[in-house]
Amino acid sequence: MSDLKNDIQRLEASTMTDMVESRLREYLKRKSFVPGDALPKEQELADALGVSRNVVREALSRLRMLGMIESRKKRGMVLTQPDILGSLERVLDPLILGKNTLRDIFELRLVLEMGLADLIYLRKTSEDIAALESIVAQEVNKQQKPFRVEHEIAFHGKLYQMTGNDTYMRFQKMLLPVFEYVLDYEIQVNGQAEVGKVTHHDLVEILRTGDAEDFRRGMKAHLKPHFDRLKA
Amino acid sequence: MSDLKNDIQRLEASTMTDMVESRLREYLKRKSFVPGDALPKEQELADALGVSRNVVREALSRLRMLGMIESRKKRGMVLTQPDILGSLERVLDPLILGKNTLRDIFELRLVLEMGLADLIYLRKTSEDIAALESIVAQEVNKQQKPFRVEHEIAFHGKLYQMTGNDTYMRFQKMLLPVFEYVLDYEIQVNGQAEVGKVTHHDLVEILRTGDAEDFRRGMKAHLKPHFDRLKA
DNA sequence: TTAGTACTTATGTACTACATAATAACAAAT
DNA sequence: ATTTGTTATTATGTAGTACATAAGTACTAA
Repeated sequence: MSDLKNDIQRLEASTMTDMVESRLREYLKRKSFVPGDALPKEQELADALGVSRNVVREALSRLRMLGMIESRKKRGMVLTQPDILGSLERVLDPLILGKNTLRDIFELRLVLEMGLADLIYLRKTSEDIAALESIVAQEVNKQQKPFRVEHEIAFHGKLYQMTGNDTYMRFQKMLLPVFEYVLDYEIQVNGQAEVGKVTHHDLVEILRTGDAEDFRRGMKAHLKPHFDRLKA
Repeated sequence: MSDLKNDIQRLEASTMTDMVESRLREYLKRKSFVPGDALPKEQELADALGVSRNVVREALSRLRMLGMIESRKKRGMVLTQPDILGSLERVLDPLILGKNTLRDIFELRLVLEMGLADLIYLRKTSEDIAALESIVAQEVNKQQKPFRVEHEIAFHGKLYQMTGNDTYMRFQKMLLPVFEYVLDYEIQVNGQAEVGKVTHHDLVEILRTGDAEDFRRGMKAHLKPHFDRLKA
Protein backbone atom coordinates (compact mmCIF):
# COMPACT_ATOMS: atom_id res chain seq x y z
CA MET A 1 0.00 0.00 0.00
CA SER A 2 1.62 3.19 -1.18
CA ASP A 3 0.94 6.30 0.85
CA LEU A 4 2.96 8.37 -1.55
CA LYS A 5 -0.17 10.21 -2.53
CA ASN A 6 -0.31 11.62 0.96
CA ASP A 7 3.34 12.55 1.11
CA ILE A 8 3.59 14.42 -2.13
CA GLN A 9 1.03 16.77 -3.53
CA ARG A 10 -0.13 16.30 -7.09
CA LEU A 11 0.55 19.36 -9.16
CA GLU A 12 -2.28 20.74 -11.18
CA ALA A 13 -1.40 22.43 -14.42
CA SER A 14 -3.59 25.44 -14.07
CA THR A 15 -5.20 26.49 -17.28
CA MET A 16 -5.05 29.84 -19.00
CA THR A 17 -8.66 30.40 -18.03
CA ASP A 18 -7.77 30.05 -14.35
CA MET A 19 -4.92 32.48 -14.70
CA VAL A 20 -6.98 34.97 -16.64
CA GLU A 21 -9.72 34.79 -14.04
CA SER A 22 -7.34 35.63 -11.23
CA ARG A 23 -5.59 38.27 -13.31
CA LEU A 24 -8.90 39.93 -14.04
CA ARG A 25 -9.91 39.83 -10.41
CA GLU A 26 -6.57 41.28 -9.38
CA TYR A 27 -6.89 43.94 -12.07
CA LEU A 28 -10.31 45.01 -10.86
CA LYS A 29 -9.04 45.28 -7.32
CA ARG A 30 -5.87 47.13 -8.17
CA LYS A 31 -7.72 49.65 -10.29
CA SER A 32 -10.33 50.11 -7.57
CA PHE A 33 -13.21 49.34 -9.84
CA VAL A 34 -16.57 49.79 -8.19
CA PRO A 35 -20.04 48.65 -9.24
CA GLY A 36 -21.18 50.62 -12.25
CA ASP A 37 -17.75 51.02 -13.80
CA ALA A 38 -17.29 49.82 -17.35
CA LEU A 39 -14.77 47.15 -18.21
CA PRO A 40 -12.57 47.10 -21.30
CA LYS A 41 -13.80 45.19 -24.29
CA GLU A 42 -13.25 41.46 -24.49
CA GLN A 43 -10.88 41.78 -27.41
CA GLU A 44 -8.86 44.43 -25.63
CA LEU A 45 -8.53 42.21 -22.59
CA ALA A 46 -7.54 39.31 -24.79
CA ASP A 47 -4.90 41.37 -26.53
CA ALA A 48 -3.57 42.77 -23.27
CA LEU A 49 -3.35 39.31 -21.73
CA GLY A 50 -1.99 37.70 -24.84
CA VAL A 51 -4.69 35.04 -25.04
CA SER A 52 -7.60 34.33 -27.28
CA ARG A 53 -10.95 35.98 -26.74
CA ASN A 54 -12.20 32.51 -26.06
CA VAL A 55 -10.21 32.14 -22.88
CA VAL A 56 -11.17 35.60 -21.73
CA ARG A 57 -14.81 34.75 -22.23
CA GLU A 58 -14.52 31.56 -20.21
CA ALA A 59 -13.07 33.57 -17.35
CA LEU A 60 -15.67 36.31 -17.71
CA SER A 61 -18.38 33.67 -17.72
CA ARG A 62 -17.35 32.79 -14.19
CA LEU A 63 -17.47 36.37 -12.98
CA ARG A 64 -20.81 36.72 -14.67
CA MET A 65 -22.15 33.73 -12.76
CA LEU A 66 -20.98 35.26 -9.51
CA GLY A 67 -22.90 38.37 -10.40
CA MET A 68 -19.74 40.43 -10.45
CA ILE A 69 -20.24 41.64 -14.00
CA GLU A 70 -23.07 42.13 -16.41
CA SER A 71 -22.67 42.57 -20.10
CA ARG A 72 -24.93 43.49 -22.94
CA LYS A 73 -24.34 43.68 -26.60
CA LYS A 74 -22.66 46.79 -27.82
CA ARG A 75 -22.82 48.41 -24.43
CA GLY A 76 -19.96 46.37 -23.05
CA MET A 77 -19.47 45.06 -19.55
CA VAL A 78 -20.05 46.75 -16.23
CA LEU A 79 -19.15 45.75 -12.73
CA THR A 80 -22.10 44.87 -10.53
CA GLN A 81 -22.72 44.07 -6.90
CA PRO A 82 -22.45 40.32 -6.62
CA ASP A 83 -25.01 38.20 -4.89
CA ILE A 84 -22.81 36.70 -2.22
CA LEU A 85 -25.08 33.72 -1.56
CA GLY A 86 -25.99 32.91 -5.14
CA SER A 87 -22.85 30.94 -5.71
CA LEU A 88 -23.25 29.10 -2.44
CA GLU A 89 -26.72 28.05 -3.43
CA ARG A 90 -25.45 26.28 -6.52
CA VAL A 91 -23.15 24.12 -4.49
CA LEU A 92 -25.19 23.24 -1.42
CA ASP A 93 -26.39 19.88 -2.62
CA PRO A 94 -26.22 17.22 0.10
CA LEU A 95 -25.70 14.50 -2.49
CA ILE A 96 -22.39 15.86 -3.70
CA LEU A 97 -20.94 17.05 -0.41
CA GLY A 98 -18.57 15.04 1.74
CA LYS A 99 -19.48 13.68 5.15
CA ASN A 100 -17.31 16.16 7.00
CA THR A 101 -18.82 19.09 5.18
CA LEU A 102 -22.31 17.81 5.86
CA ARG A 103 -21.55 17.58 9.55
CA ASP A 104 -20.03 21.05 9.49
CA ILE A 105 -23.14 22.46 7.91
CA PHE A 106 -25.38 20.70 10.38
CA GLU A 107 -23.51 22.37 13.19
CA LEU A 108 -23.43 25.69 11.40
CA ARG A 109 -27.19 25.70 11.20
CA LEU A 110 -27.34 25.20 14.96
CA VAL A 111 -24.99 28.15 15.38
CA LEU A 112 -27.30 30.28 13.28
CA GLU A 113 -30.27 29.22 15.37
CA MET A 114 -28.53 30.09 18.60
CA GLY A 115 -27.61 33.48 17.20
CA LEU A 116 -31.22 34.42 16.58
CA ALA A 117 -31.74 35.59 20.13
CA ASP A 118 -29.36 38.52 20.07
CA LEU A 119 -30.62 39.98 16.81
CA ILE A 120 -34.31 39.33 17.35
CA TYR A 121 -34.34 41.26 20.58
CA LEU A 122 -32.96 44.26 18.79
CA ARG A 123 -35.85 44.50 16.38
CA LYS A 124 -38.88 42.43 17.26
CA THR A 125 -42.28 44.06 17.04
CA SER A 126 -45.63 43.09 18.46
CA GLU A 127 -46.80 42.30 14.93
CA ASP A 128 -44.03 39.77 14.65
CA ILE A 129 -45.13 38.07 17.85
CA ALA A 130 -48.70 37.95 16.62
CA ALA A 131 -47.57 36.38 13.36
CA LEU A 132 -45.61 33.76 15.26
CA GLU A 133 -48.60 32.94 17.39
CA SER A 134 -50.76 32.41 14.37
CA ILE A 135 -48.16 30.03 12.99
CA VAL A 136 -47.97 28.11 16.23
CA ALA A 137 -51.77 27.93 16.37
CA GLN A 138 -51.73 25.81 13.22
CA GLU A 139 -49.14 23.51 14.69
CA VAL A 140 -51.54 21.06 16.30
CA ASN A 141 -52.86 20.04 12.91
CA LYS A 142 -49.45 19.42 11.46
CA GLN A 143 -47.70 16.80 13.52
CA GLN A 144 -47.53 14.33 10.65
CA LYS A 145 -44.36 13.84 8.74
CA PRO A 146 -44.85 15.76 5.53
CA PHE A 147 -46.25 18.76 7.35
CA ARG A 148 -43.84 18.85 10.25
CA VAL A 149 -40.96 20.08 8.10
CA GLU A 150 -43.19 22.61 6.40
CA HIS A 151 -44.19 23.96 9.76
CA GLU A 152 -40.61 24.08 11.00
CA ILE A 153 -39.76 26.16 7.98
CA ALA A 154 -42.63 28.55 8.60
CA PHE A 155 -41.83 29.08 12.26
CA HIS A 156 -38.06 29.34 12.08
CA GLY A 157 -38.28 31.26 8.83
CA LYS A 158 -40.36 33.88 10.56
CA LEU A 159 -37.79 34.12 13.34
CA TYR A 160 -35.06 34.86 10.83
CA GLN A 161 -37.23 37.38 9.09
CA MET A 162 -37.66 39.18 12.40
CA THR A 163 -33.94 39.87 12.51
CA GLY A 164 -34.29 42.09 9.45
CA ASN A 165 -31.12 40.53 8.13
CA ASP A 166 -31.79 39.29 4.63
CA THR A 167 -28.46 37.57 4.17
CA TYR A 168 -28.87 35.76 7.46
CA MET A 169 -32.34 34.60 6.47
CA ARG A 170 -31.37 33.43 3.00
CA PHE A 171 -28.31 31.71 4.36
CA GLN A 172 -30.30 29.62 6.81
CA LYS A 173 -32.85 28.86 4.13
CA MET A 174 -30.07 27.38 2.06
CA LEU A 175 -28.58 25.40 4.90
CA LEU A 176 -31.92 23.97 5.95
CA PRO A 177 -32.25 21.28 3.25
CA VAL A 178 -28.78 20.03 4.08
CA PHE A 179 -29.64 20.08 7.75
CA GLU A 180 -32.79 18.06 7.17
CA TYR A 181 -30.86 15.64 4.99
CA VAL A 182 -28.30 14.99 7.70
CA LEU A 183 -31.07 14.69 10.24
CA ASP A 184 -32.93 12.08 8.21
CA TYR A 185 -29.74 10.14 7.82
CA GLU A 186 -28.99 10.36 11.52
CA ILE A 187 -32.44 9.17 12.43
CA GLN A 188 -32.07 6.18 10.15
CA VAL A 189 -28.79 5.24 11.79
CA ASN A 190 -29.27 6.20 15.42
CA GLY A 191 -33.01 6.11 15.65
CA GLN A 192 -35.53 8.80 16.36
CA ALA A 193 -34.48 11.23 19.06
CA GLU A 194 -36.71 12.64 21.72
CA VAL A 195 -38.25 16.04 21.21
CA GLY A 196 -36.91 19.17 22.84
CA LYS A 197 -38.46 20.13 26.14
CA VAL A 198 -39.13 23.64 24.93
CA THR A 199 -41.74 23.91 22.19
CA HIS A 200 -42.40 26.57 19.63
CA HIS A 201 -45.20 27.77 21.81
CA ASP A 202 -42.81 28.16 24.71
CA LEU A 203 -40.41 30.13 22.57
CA VAL A 204 -43.09 32.60 21.60
CA GLU A 205 -44.02 32.97 25.23
CA ILE A 206 -40.42 33.78 26.05
CA LEU A 207 -40.33 36.36 23.28
CA ARG A 208 -43.23 38.13 24.93
CA THR A 209 -42.11 38.04 28.51
CA GLY A 210 -38.42 37.17 28.66
CA ASP A 211 -35.17 38.75 27.57
CA ALA A 212 -32.55 37.73 25.02
CA GLU A 213 -30.78 35.45 27.43
CA ASP A 214 -33.98 33.65 28.31
CA PHE A 215 -34.61 33.13 24.62
CA ARG A 216 -31.15 31.76 24.05
CA ARG A 217 -31.61 29.30 26.88
CA GLY A 218 -35.00 28.36 25.49
CA MET A 219 -33.61 27.84 22.02
CA LYS A 220 -30.81 25.70 23.37
CA ALA A 221 -33.37 23.52 25.12
CA HIS A 222 -35.48 23.42 21.98
CA LEU A 223 -32.48 22.23 20.01
CA LYS A 224 -31.14 19.94 22.70
CA PRO A 225 -31.85 16.74 20.76
CA HIS A 226 -29.67 18.01 17.95
CA PHE A 227 -26.85 19.08 20.22
CA ASP A 228 -27.01 15.70 21.89
CA ARG A 229 -26.37 14.05 18.54
CA LEU A 230 -23.11 15.93 18.27
CA LYS A 231 -21.77 14.42 21.46
CA ALA A 232 -21.83 10.91 20.02
CA MET B 1 -38.80 61.94 -12.35
CA SER B 2 -39.95 58.63 -13.81
CA ASP B 3 -40.38 55.78 -11.39
CA LEU B 4 -41.27 53.45 -14.22
CA LYS B 5 -38.12 51.49 -13.51
CA ASN B 6 -39.61 50.49 -10.19
CA ASP B 7 -42.99 49.57 -11.56
CA ILE B 8 -41.89 47.33 -14.37
CA GLN B 9 -39.14 44.81 -14.20
CA ARG B 10 -36.49 44.85 -16.88
CA LEU B 11 -36.33 41.55 -18.71
CA GLU B 12 -32.98 39.93 -19.11
CA ALA B 13 -32.45 37.88 -22.22
CA SER B 14 -30.69 34.95 -20.68
CA THR B 15 -27.89 33.67 -22.77
CA MET B 16 -27.35 30.17 -24.09
CA THR B 17 -24.53 29.76 -21.61
CA ASP B 18 -26.89 30.44 -18.72
CA MET B 19 -29.38 27.93 -20.02
CA VAL B 20 -26.74 25.30 -20.65
CA GLU B 21 -25.39 25.79 -17.15
CA SER B 22 -28.76 25.17 -15.57
CA ARG B 23 -29.49 22.31 -17.96
CA LEU B 24 -26.23 20.65 -17.03
CA ARG B 25 -26.88 21.12 -13.35
CA GLU B 26 -30.36 19.71 -13.72
CA TYR B 27 -28.98 16.83 -15.77
CA LEU B 28 -26.44 15.93 -13.10
CA LYS B 29 -29.12 15.97 -10.45
CA ARG B 30 -31.65 13.98 -12.39
CA LYS B 31 -29.11 11.32 -13.27
CA SER B 32 -27.95 11.16 -9.66
CA PHE B 33 -24.35 11.80 -10.54
CA VAL B 34 -22.04 11.55 -7.56
CA PRO B 35 -18.43 12.66 -7.14
CA GLY B 36 -16.16 10.42 -9.15
CA ASP B 37 -18.59 9.82 -11.98
CA ALA B 38 -17.46 10.67 -15.48
CA LEU B 39 -19.29 13.21 -17.59
CA PRO B 40 -19.95 12.93 -21.31
CA LYS B 41 -17.51 14.57 -23.64
CA GLU B 42 -17.84 18.24 -24.40
CA GLN B 43 -18.72 17.62 -28.02
CA GLU B 44 -21.38 15.10 -27.05
CA LEU B 45 -22.93 17.59 -24.67
CA ALA B 46 -22.81 20.25 -27.33
CA ASP B 47 -24.50 17.99 -29.85
CA ALA B 48 -27.13 16.86 -27.37
CA LEU B 49 -27.93 20.44 -26.41
CA GLY B 50 -27.76 21.73 -29.93
CA VAL B 51 -25.19 24.40 -29.18
CA SER B 52 -21.57 24.95 -30.00
CA ARG B 53 -18.82 23.46 -27.91
CA ASN B 54 -17.91 27.02 -27.12
CA VAL B 55 -21.08 27.63 -25.15
CA VAL B 56 -20.76 24.31 -23.37
CA ARG B 57 -17.25 25.18 -22.32
CA GLU B 58 -18.32 28.54 -20.92
CA ALA B 59 -20.89 26.76 -18.80
CA LEU B 60 -18.45 24.06 -17.75
CA SER B 61 -15.96 26.74 -16.84
CA ARG B 62 -18.39 27.91 -14.20
CA LEU B 63 -18.87 24.47 -12.74
CA ARG B 64 -15.13 24.05 -12.79
CA MET B 65 -14.69 27.23 -10.77
CA LEU B 66 -17.19 25.99 -8.21
CA GLY B 67 -15.12 22.86 -7.90
CA MET B 68 -17.99 20.71 -9.10
CA ILE B 69 -16.05 19.18 -11.96
CA GLU B 70 -12.46 18.54 -12.87
CA SER B 71 -11.23 17.74 -16.31
CA ARG B 72 -7.99 16.59 -17.80
CA LYS B 73 -6.97 16.04 -21.32
CA LYS B 74 -8.04 12.78 -22.85
CA ARG B 75 -9.38 11.51 -19.54
CA GLY B 76 -12.50 13.61 -19.77
CA MET B 77 -14.42 15.26 -16.96
CA VAL B 78 -15.36 13.89 -13.57
CA LEU B 79 -17.67 15.22 -10.90
CA THR B 80 -15.92 16.35 -7.75
CA GLN B 81 -16.88 17.50 -4.28
CA PRO B 82 -17.17 21.26 -4.51
CA ASP B 83 -15.53 23.57 -2.05
CA ILE B 84 -18.62 25.28 -0.73
CA LEU B 85 -16.79 28.35 0.56
CA GLY B 86 -14.42 28.84 -2.35
CA SER B 87 -16.98 30.68 -4.39
CA LEU B 88 -17.98 32.82 -1.45
CA GLU B 89 -14.40 33.85 -0.95
CA ARG B 90 -14.21 35.30 -4.44
CA VAL B 91 -17.10 37.59 -3.79
CA LEU B 92 -16.55 38.81 -0.24
CA ASP B 93 -14.87 42.07 -1.12
CA PRO B 94 -16.13 44.97 1.00
CA LEU B 95 -15.46 47.41 -1.81
CA ILE B 96 -17.95 45.88 -4.18
CA LEU B 97 -20.69 44.98 -1.71
CA GLY B 98 -23.70 47.14 -0.96
CA LYS B 99 -24.29 48.83 2.37
CA ASN B 100 -27.08 46.47 3.34
CA THR B 101 -25.01 43.42 2.62
CA LEU B 102 -22.11 44.84 4.59
CA ARG B 103 -24.34 45.39 7.58
CA ASP B 104 -25.77 41.90 7.21
CA ILE B 105 -22.31 40.40 7.22
CA PHE B 106 -21.28 42.44 10.23
CA GLU B 107 -24.20 40.98 12.13
CA LEU B 108 -23.59 37.52 10.79
CA ARG B 109 -20.09 37.59 12.20
CA LEU B 110 -21.54 38.42 15.60
CA VAL B 111 -23.90 35.48 15.28
CA LEU B 112 -20.96 33.21 14.55
CA GLU B 113 -19.13 34.52 17.59
CA MET B 114 -22.09 33.92 19.84
CA GLY B 115 -22.39 30.40 18.51
CA LEU B 116 -18.88 29.48 19.56
CA ALA B 117 -19.92 28.65 23.09
CA ASP B 118 -22.12 25.69 22.29
CA LEU B 119 -19.62 23.95 20.03
CA ILE B 120 -16.49 24.73 22.00
CA TYR B 121 -17.87 23.10 25.11
CA LEU B 122 -18.44 19.91 23.17
CA ARG B 123 -14.79 19.51 22.25
CA LYS B 124 -12.37 21.75 24.12
CA THR B 125 -9.23 20.16 25.51
CA SER B 126 -6.77 21.31 28.11
CA GLU B 127 -4.19 21.80 25.34
CA ASP B 128 -6.56 24.26 23.70
CA ILE B 129 -6.87 26.26 26.89
CA ALA B 130 -3.12 26.34 27.26
CA ALA B 131 -2.74 27.60 23.71
CA LEU B 132 -5.26 30.33 24.36
CA GLU B 133 -3.42 31.39 27.49
CA SER B 134 -0.19 31.69 25.60
CA ILE B 135 -1.92 33.88 23.06
CA VAL B 136 -3.41 36.09 25.72
CA ALA B 137 -0.04 36.34 27.44
CA GLN B 138 1.29 38.16 24.39
CA GLU B 139 -1.64 40.53 24.42
CA VAL B 140 -0.08 43.16 26.65
CA ASN B 141 2.57 43.91 24.07
CA LYS B 142 0.09 44.31 21.26
CA GLN B 143 -2.30 47.06 22.13
CA GLN B 144 -1.21 49.26 19.26
CA LYS B 145 -3.24 49.52 16.15
CA PRO B 146 -1.49 47.32 13.62
CA PHE B 147 -1.04 44.55 16.15
CA ARG B 148 -4.45 44.66 17.75
CA VAL B 149 -6.19 43.19 14.70
CA GLU B 150 -3.51 40.56 14.34
CA HIS B 151 -4.05 39.55 17.92
CA GLU B 152 -7.80 39.46 17.53
CA ILE B 153 -7.35 37.08 14.65
CA ALA B 154 -5.06 34.83 16.63
CA PHE B 155 -7.33 34.63 19.64
CA HIS B 156 -10.67 34.27 17.92
CA GLY B 157 -9.14 32.06 15.25
CA LYS B 158 -8.04 29.66 17.94
CA LEU B 159 -11.55 29.62 19.38
CA TYR B 160 -12.98 28.59 16.03
CA GLN B 161 -10.34 25.96 15.61
CA MET B 162 -11.38 24.48 18.94
CA THR B 163 -14.81 23.72 17.53
CA GLY B 164 -13.25 21.25 15.12
CA ASN B 165 -15.54 22.61 12.46
CA ASP B 166 -13.44 23.53 9.48
CA THR B 167 -16.22 25.14 7.49
CA TYR B 168 -17.20 27.25 10.47
CA MET B 169 -13.62 28.38 10.92
CA ARG B 170 -13.01 29.20 7.29
CA PHE B 171 -16.32 30.99 7.07
CA GLN B 172 -15.52 33.32 9.91
CA LYS B 173 -12.04 33.88 8.51
CA MET B 174 -13.66 35.12 5.32
CA LEU B 175 -16.18 37.33 7.08
CA LEU B 176 -13.56 38.91 9.30
CA PRO B 177 -12.06 41.35 6.75
CA VAL B 178 -15.54 42.59 5.92
CA PHE B 179 -16.31 42.89 9.61
CA GLU B 180 -13.16 44.93 10.23
CA TYR B 181 -13.95 47.08 7.22
CA VAL B 182 -17.41 47.93 8.53
CA LEU B 183 -15.95 48.52 11.96
CA ASP B 184 -13.36 50.97 10.66
CA TYR B 185 -16.04 52.82 8.79
CA GLU B 186 -18.31 52.90 11.82
CA ILE B 187 -15.53 54.25 14.00
CA GLN B 188 -14.84 57.03 11.53
CA VAL B 189 -18.49 58.03 11.53
CA ASN B 190 -19.61 57.43 15.08
CA GLY B 191 -16.32 57.61 16.88
CA GLN B 192 -14.36 55.05 18.82
CA ALA B 193 -16.51 52.87 21.04
CA GLU B 194 -15.63 51.77 24.51
CA VAL B 195 -14.08 48.36 25.02
CA GLY B 196 -16.04 45.36 26.22
CA LYS B 197 -16.07 44.73 29.93
CA VAL B 198 -15.01 41.14 29.43
CA THR B 199 -11.48 40.69 28.10
CA HIS B 200 -9.86 37.82 26.29
CA HIS B 201 -8.26 36.87 29.57
CA ASP B 202 -11.66 36.70 31.21
CA LEU B 203 -12.99 34.49 28.44
CA VAL B 204 -10.19 32.00 28.92
CA GLU B 205 -10.88 31.99 32.61
CA ILE B 206 -14.51 31.18 31.92
CA LEU B 207 -13.48 28.36 29.62
CA ARG B 208 -11.57 26.81 32.48
CA THR B 209 -14.09 27.18 35.24
CA GLY B 210 -17.49 27.99 33.74
CA ASP B 211 -20.00 26.27 31.53
CA ALA B 212 -21.29 26.99 28.03
CA GLU B 213 -23.86 29.44 29.26
CA ASP B 214 -21.28 31.38 31.23
CA PHE B 215 -19.16 31.58 28.13
CA ARG B 216 -22.03 32.81 26.02
CA ARG B 217 -22.75 35.55 28.53
CA GLY B 218 -19.07 36.41 28.63
CA MET B 219 -18.87 36.58 24.86
CA LYS B 220 -21.94 38.78 24.72
CA ALA B 221 -20.30 41.17 27.18
CA HIS B 222 -17.07 41.01 25.21
CA LEU B 223 -18.93 41.96 22.06
CA LYS B 224 -21.22 44.46 23.73
CA PRO B 225 -19.71 47.49 21.97
CA HIS B 226 -20.53 45.92 18.63
CA PHE B 227 -24.07 45.00 19.58
CA ASP B 228 -24.55 48.52 20.85
CA ARG B 229 -23.69 49.84 17.41
CA LEU B 230 -26.58 47.88 15.97
CA LYS B 231 -29.10 49.65 18.15
CA ALA B 232 -28.37 53.01 16.57
C1' DT C 1 7.57 -7.70 -15.33
C1' DT C 2 9.47 -3.51 -16.82
C1' DA C 3 10.51 -0.14 -20.15
C1' DG C 4 9.91 1.89 -24.50
C1' DT C 5 7.23 3.12 -28.75
C1' DA C 6 3.49 4.36 -31.61
C1' DC C 7 -1.28 5.47 -31.86
C1' DT C 8 -5.45 7.53 -30.32
C1' DT C 9 -8.35 10.92 -28.24
C1' DA C 10 -10.60 14.63 -25.24
C1' DT C 11 -9.42 18.86 -23.51
C1' DG C 12 -7.24 23.47 -24.01
C1' DT C 13 -6.40 27.28 -26.99
C1' DA C 14 -6.52 30.13 -31.14
C1' DC C 15 -8.74 32.08 -34.96
C1' DT C 16 -12.45 33.38 -38.18
C1' DA C 17 -17.06 34.54 -39.21
C1' DC C 18 -21.41 36.32 -38.48
C1' DA C 19 -26.04 37.25 -36.06
C1' DT C 20 -27.94 40.30 -32.81
C1' DA C 21 -28.93 43.88 -29.70
C1' DA C 22 -27.87 48.34 -28.23
C1' DT C 23 -26.12 52.79 -29.17
C1' DA C 24 -25.44 57.01 -31.80
C1' DA C 25 -26.29 60.12 -35.39
C1' DC C 26 -29.25 61.93 -38.38
C1' DA C 27 -33.62 62.64 -41.00
C1' DA C 28 -38.60 63.10 -41.17
C1' DA C 29 -43.02 64.18 -39.18
C1' DT C 30 -46.46 65.96 -36.14
C1' DA D 1 -39.19 71.42 -30.68
C1' DT D 2 -40.06 67.06 -29.28
C1' DT D 3 -41.08 62.76 -31.01
C1' DT D 4 -40.60 59.13 -34.31
C1' DG D 5 -38.23 56.58 -37.88
C1' DT D 6 -33.92 55.24 -40.40
C1' DT D 7 -29.29 54.02 -40.90
C1' DA D 8 -24.68 52.96 -39.50
C1' DT D 9 -21.80 51.28 -36.03
C1' DT D 10 -20.06 48.10 -32.70
C1' DA D 11 -19.34 44.81 -28.70
C1' DT D 12 -21.20 40.76 -27.24
C1' DG D 13 -23.08 36.05 -28.23
C1' DT D 14 -22.68 31.92 -30.90
C1' DA D 15 -20.90 28.69 -34.39
C1' DG D 16 -17.36 26.33 -36.54
C1' DT D 17 -12.60 24.85 -37.78
C1' DA D 18 -8.00 23.77 -36.63
C1' DC D 19 -4.36 22.12 -33.94
C1' DA D 20 -1.20 21.49 -29.74
C1' DT D 21 -0.92 18.79 -25.72
C1' DA D 22 -1.53 15.56 -22.16
C1' DA D 23 -3.05 11.15 -21.08
C1' DG D 24 -4.60 6.76 -22.00
C1' DT D 25 -4.07 2.16 -24.77
C1' DA D 26 -1.92 -1.34 -27.19
C1' DC D 27 1.85 -3.36 -28.69
C1' DT D 28 6.89 -4.50 -28.71
C1' DA D 29 11.44 -5.28 -26.90
C1' DA D 30 14.53 -6.15 -23.20
